[in-house]
Parts: sequence; structure tokens; C-alpha cells
Amino acid sequence: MVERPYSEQQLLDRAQMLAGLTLSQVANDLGLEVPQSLRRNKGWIGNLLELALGATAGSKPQQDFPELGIELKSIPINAAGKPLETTYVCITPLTGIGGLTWAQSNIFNKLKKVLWIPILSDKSLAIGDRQIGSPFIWQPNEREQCLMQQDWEEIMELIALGEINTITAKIGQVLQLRPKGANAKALTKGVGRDGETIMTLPRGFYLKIPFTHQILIDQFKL
DNA sequence: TCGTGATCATCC
DNA sequence: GGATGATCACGA
Repeated sequence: MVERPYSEQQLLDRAQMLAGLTLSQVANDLGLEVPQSLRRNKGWIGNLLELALGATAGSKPQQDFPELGIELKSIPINAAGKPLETTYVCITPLTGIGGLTWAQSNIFNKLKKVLWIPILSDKSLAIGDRQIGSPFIWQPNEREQCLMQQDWEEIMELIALGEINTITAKIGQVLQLRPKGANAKALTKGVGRDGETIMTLPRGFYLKIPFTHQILIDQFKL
């Protein structure tokens, strides 16, 4: 049981202690078994890092370290440092969003300060052999904030106008909206074109790969 | 059912 | 081969 970090520096120090280790090494230290595949354990790496860094396990819509104002994100990369997947951020509200601003949004709250932990995750590597990279704290610069806010406002306007079912993952420069549920049968309430309540897929915001790639490039001067 | 942790797997 | 839409596990 790892205790919660009391400061950003302590959190970062801990994360740096993990750099260079394989997931097997970290799992062994925590007494956890390494799954053969992530197919039925998609969040395993993220959960492992949460345990190793003392994050409070839970599914509350807030940052992983609220008292530090920091969100923890693992990101799978290949040997060249390119992200292998988009990055899930949070669910989006589909009703009662009138008047909601970017600054008040949960997505902004989560992305204003992120502890990124790259994981060398080439598909050829067994889960346990995947290696933890150098962690770093990221705060979006003015340009990045602007891009995210633009996408968010465009998407939220479509949702407010009842156009939820016309939104695809293609819209947005750096953010995208995609289904985020157990499966295609899991539905939630949304708003239709005539303002009526409809049942639709829950959606979540994701960061597109070129955006997170650029963050890594900026950090490591790749 | 919602929201967390995400990756899978099919389609283009 | 890469991105989109679909999916897996779990706690509350």
C-alpha cells in the first residue's frame, strides 16, 4: 500500500523511481500478477501506476490527485516515442449543458495539469516486459489551451443543438468525441433535434494522437 | 447506469 | 497501417 503523495515533488520523485523499470518489476513489488493480455484488462497499466504512486482508486469524475491538482495519465508509445493510442480524458455530459463553459468543464479541470507516464508498449512486447519511461508534468500552453477549447466548444454546441448523433471522431483538431460505454447496448439520455429526450451512446473526450505526440516531442526534444 | 482505467478489432 | 467505433473490468 503506497500512501498518497503530499506534494507534487514527491509524486514526481516517485514516478521517476519507476522510470526504466518493467511492468513486471512494479507488479512484483506490489504483489500483483501480470496479465497475459490486456484484452480483458484494458485499464491494467493505468491501475498499476495508480497503485504504485498512491492515487486513490475510484471512479469519481475528478483528478487522480485532487489535493495536488494533478491528473495521472499513462500513454503507450512505440520505440520512436509516438503514441500508439488516443488518450481518454473523461465522459461528457449530454444534458443540462446550457451555460457550461470550458473553464468550468471537467475536461479542462483534468487537463490543466497532467503527470504523463510514457510506457514503451510495442505490441511485440509481453505486457510484463513493457518499460516505464520518463515521467513529466505538463500544463497546456496558450496555444494548446486554445485548440482544446475550440474543439470543446464546437462539440458541445453540436450536443446542445441535438446533433449528438451526427458527431464523429473526425471532428476536432486535437480533441475528439467517441463512444465510451460498456458496449453498443449501454445507453444514456441525450437531447434530440427537437429538444426531446433521446437514448444514445455515452460519449467521452479523447486526445488525438498528433496532439499527444507533439507534447512528447516538446518534452523530450525528439 | 455512470465514470474510472483504457485497448481492441474492424473498416477504410 | 491507422483511425474509428466498439468493447472489457470494476466499484459505487
